[in-house]
Amino acid sequence: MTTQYWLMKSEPNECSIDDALAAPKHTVPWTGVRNYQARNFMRDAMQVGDGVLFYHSSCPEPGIAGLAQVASTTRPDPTQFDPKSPYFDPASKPDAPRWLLLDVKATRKKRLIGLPELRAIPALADMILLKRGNRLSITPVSAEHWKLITGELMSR
DNA sequence: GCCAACGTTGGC
DNA sequence: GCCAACGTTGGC
Repeated sequence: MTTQYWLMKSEPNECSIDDALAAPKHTVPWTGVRNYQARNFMRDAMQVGDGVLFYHSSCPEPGIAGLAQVASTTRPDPTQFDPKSPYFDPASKPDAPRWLLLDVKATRKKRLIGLPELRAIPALADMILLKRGNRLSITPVSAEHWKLITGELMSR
């Protein structure tokens, strides 16, 4: 399969692009996905080497903060079994893990492309991120959108 | 802190 | 299988 592209949301007070770049091998386990659609993207579609737009959410300046790559296939997310974790899921059993994660390798921090800026670009109007009511933490990004964002927009 | 939008749960 | 109630997300 050819390279695909994704947008992954992270709360910067939990893991910002700087945090990811400071991690060993610039790589972090993407814990805390608790949505079946997002899980299924990781499990069924995402492949090592796929491009990732690293998005900061739930923060003063939400927007695309940098670039990353999918760096592993999926494995069970250990936080689902940890009663002390905010991501604990008492309904998930170790012999049938419900939630998965994969590794994400940060490659570059970029100037922040904020939500208002993204919304102002007509060619991006059909990005899933920008659709009304969207809450998905992992969304596919078309090759056209990837090219526009990582090329022209990021070099502005 | 508010609240719109959406996903999940559980009674029936 | 329906759907009301509830919980969560995430921008503002």
